[in-house]
Amino acid sequence: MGRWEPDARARLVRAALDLFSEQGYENTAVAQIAERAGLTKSTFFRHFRDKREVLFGGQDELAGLMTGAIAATPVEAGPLAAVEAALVATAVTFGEERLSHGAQRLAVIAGNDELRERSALKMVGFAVAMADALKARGVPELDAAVAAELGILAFQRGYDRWLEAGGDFGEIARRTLGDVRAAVQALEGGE
Amino acid sequence: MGRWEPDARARLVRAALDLFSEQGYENTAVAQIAERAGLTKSTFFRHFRDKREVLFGGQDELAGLMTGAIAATPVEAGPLAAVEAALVATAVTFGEERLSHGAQRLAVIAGNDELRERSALKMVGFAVAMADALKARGVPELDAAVAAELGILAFQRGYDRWLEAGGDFGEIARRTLGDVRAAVQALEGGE
DNA sequence: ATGAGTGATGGGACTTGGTCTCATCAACCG
DNA sequence: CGGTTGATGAGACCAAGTCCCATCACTCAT
Repeated sequence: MGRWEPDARARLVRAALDLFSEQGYENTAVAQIAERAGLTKSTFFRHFRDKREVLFGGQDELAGLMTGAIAATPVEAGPLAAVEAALVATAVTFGEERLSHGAQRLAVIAGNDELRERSALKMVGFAVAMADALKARGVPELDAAVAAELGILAFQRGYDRWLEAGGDFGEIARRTLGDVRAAVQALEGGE
Repeated sequence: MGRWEPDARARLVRAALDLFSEQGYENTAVAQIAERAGLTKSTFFRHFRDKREVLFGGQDELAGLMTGAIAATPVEAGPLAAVEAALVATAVTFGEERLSHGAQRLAVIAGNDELRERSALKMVGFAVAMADALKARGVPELDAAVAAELGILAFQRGYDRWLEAGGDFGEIARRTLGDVRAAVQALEGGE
């Protein structure tokens, strides 16, 4: 496998993130990102499906961790326990370097509709993956969908908390899912 | 307000839907849609922000109906009752002509990633709108988010049911939300 | 009526995202 | 040392989306 400067992909991500922060997403051309990374437009699109995707790498890996954890949880534990295991399983990818870039990345996404759109699709993807994994364990369809949706809600809020405070993502996710479950109880109890 | 052939916007929607069904979304150029509608590319983009949006018109109106219904529900009724009112309130827009085009529209969306993306964003928009309306009534933040998310889940599933079976959308939505609530109970009860 | 104003449309130049094809060049292998 | 492989460069090409200006239909005041 021939290679000149290593980590072309990582260099593209870094260049994109910096340029987006400096000048905004829409004011940055793909050719410019490639240039800063010492590459060309052709190479950019060989590494990423489109301009948005440079900010969403590694999300397939997350989905795999989630479904793997659900499959590995004993069936007796119940759907929400499996979902909790799924969230905790993703913690291995939440290291120091992700923490430092995460806030920058989230700010860029928040400022652009195209990116919020892509983000929403990724979350739907997670929810579908978890729901499918639950159904494979015999969880009824609707129950699986509800559990997965609550899990994604906790995942997103846990991620926000983690970006602000740092620490162990697994622990934060567990606690946030607990908060969500408490909110569900409050909803049904209060009527 | 000068006008030649009336309903330019509606003609564009119809032309787009037909062409997307015939040849697929990605094989259809905006110029082609405009041509079939007796208009030009310029005019298309004057009516729709982008190519995707031609399939998602009127969704702002839906959000308005939802938030209006939530605001009009007595606070004592509780968040989920308000969400139910929000779903029922959208029923006024689910008439015969929407039923006939709905399945066609949904098939087109399902077959294309860009469109699934846009759809996901619209659903997030509904959820945020409902959650904000609930918070304005004093519902705690997380409770509002959970209630809104469950409502959107019911809305989507109810919409699918309605497309298959027809009938009164309000009634279907009410029933579907009931199913979701039962699933929530099963999740928490079964552990 | 007639002419000015208004709002919707046409038309075309232009930028950029994204695809495709072909040439190139570094490393590896026999 | 020559051939293969895999990543890259280069450039043509198409369609989405923006911009600007001309035009045409309709309205309204004089």
